Amino acid sequence: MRILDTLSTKEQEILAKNIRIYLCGVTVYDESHIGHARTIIVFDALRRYLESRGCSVNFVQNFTDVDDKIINRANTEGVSALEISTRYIDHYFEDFDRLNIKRATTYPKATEHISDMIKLVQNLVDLGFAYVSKNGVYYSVSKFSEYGKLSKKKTDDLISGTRIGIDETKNDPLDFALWKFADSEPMWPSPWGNGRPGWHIECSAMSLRYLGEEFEIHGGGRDLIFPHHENEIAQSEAFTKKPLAKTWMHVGMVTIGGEKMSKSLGNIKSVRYVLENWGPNVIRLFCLSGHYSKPIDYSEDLLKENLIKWRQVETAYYEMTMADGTGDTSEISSIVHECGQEFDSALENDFNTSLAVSAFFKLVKGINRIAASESMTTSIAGVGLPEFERMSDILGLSVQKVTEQEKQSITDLLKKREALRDQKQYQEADKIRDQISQMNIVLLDHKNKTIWMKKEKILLDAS
RNA sequence: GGUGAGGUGGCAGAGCGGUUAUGCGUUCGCCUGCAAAGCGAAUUUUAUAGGGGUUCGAAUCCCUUCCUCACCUCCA
Repeated sequence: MRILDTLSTKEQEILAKNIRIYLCGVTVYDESHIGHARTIIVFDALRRYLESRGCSVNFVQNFTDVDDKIINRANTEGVSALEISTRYIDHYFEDFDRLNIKRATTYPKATEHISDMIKLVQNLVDLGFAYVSKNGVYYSVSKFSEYGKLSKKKTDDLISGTRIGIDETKNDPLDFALWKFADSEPMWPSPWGNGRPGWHIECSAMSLRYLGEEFEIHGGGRDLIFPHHENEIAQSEAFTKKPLAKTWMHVGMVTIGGEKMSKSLGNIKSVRYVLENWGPNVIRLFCLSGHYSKPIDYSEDLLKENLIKWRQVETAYYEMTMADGTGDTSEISSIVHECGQEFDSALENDFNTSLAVSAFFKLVKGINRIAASESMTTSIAGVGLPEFERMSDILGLSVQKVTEQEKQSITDLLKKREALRDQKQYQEADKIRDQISQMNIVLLDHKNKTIWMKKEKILLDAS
């Protein structure tokens, strides 16, 4: 497949069978929001797609668990930084498991790799790329001639554009901290004095440990291009003398009312909140319905639109699983063939999930069209369902399934309803339908049979 | 001020030199005892920010004007 590489601004062919991916995760000082979710959903889908093509994926996603914001929050609450980071890592897994994110191969934490970082900093000092100053150890940007290559910035422009007060303890305003001296917890001893790691060094150290040199894909939100990824490149490449990653992939921002969603602007929608109201599948559809590199604007209207689409997916699934009889499969075969090709070629071409999702919906519509014409059969479902499931697995969508027990009681109730309908006792029959709907089961009467579907309960469905 | 990405029908969103993207919405039908579920048809004035240009042909390439967003500080 081809991915547009941020560094070269050209499409890179991803050919390897073993793919190593490093995704910059979250700083665990508060609830995750829908912007974090988008990046993670995109990479989850990418990973699922690569695996479906037979690749083996080593997926590493870090947790930044030492940071000023964590410490501030700990101080405010009067608890330890560890308590804060542990709490939000727990919350992270609760939220993202619900979002049907496959667990990464490894979730390294910064605090568990302090010695790796110290070694890397020592190497950078030894190589002359870093120096010890009054407040810590700094990376000397001027020593790395390629600085700015990822974010397309010239160091002169960066200096003139500096918006914060110049730190006199640094040799150069562009230099950034590798190790910051500190005399309160959390802190660790180092050859230069007690302190804490700078933000960027963790990713250089941990990607090297878990993925080695020059791995296939490095990703994150677009807002990480500068300074975070630029600094990672400076650190890692000064040390290894090799490209940090073969391909850089950056996910666009989630905006709200056209403005970036962020804590500082106070316009965030937490993953918890959105999950509570819309459920995981609607969120995934929403996040995958545009190209990953472009921004998407959060709105309840758009979520609502995706909910309507999600209902069609659920219907298609149950129409197929509840089919019987045999029949001509030529129509479904050509739909499957066409949509399957469109789906794959969309993803091959810079992971265009927007097009892939629309191909998936062509399949869904096709299935529902056949069902509506009273010609869905087991043989047709036998052709449609595998492709339907292949696509939903890649997109990470998951229709609610029923337990055997539920199935039994639904079947019993349906028999009663059928009997009542035969006797034209519709009021009584509708009572049973209401009773069934309490179990989130929706009935669909076909000419000769009744289909039932377990639909995801979605809070804002009625609104 | 610098850098980057964009401006497509009521809305969302692909295409990136020549064929209806697609979806949602809306209207009218169909199916149904009814329906919370679906299906069909129609619909978006020349849909491609404005103005030039290249071309037999441009939403797609070039120039230009305007606008939006992001990054340049922590940020997914």
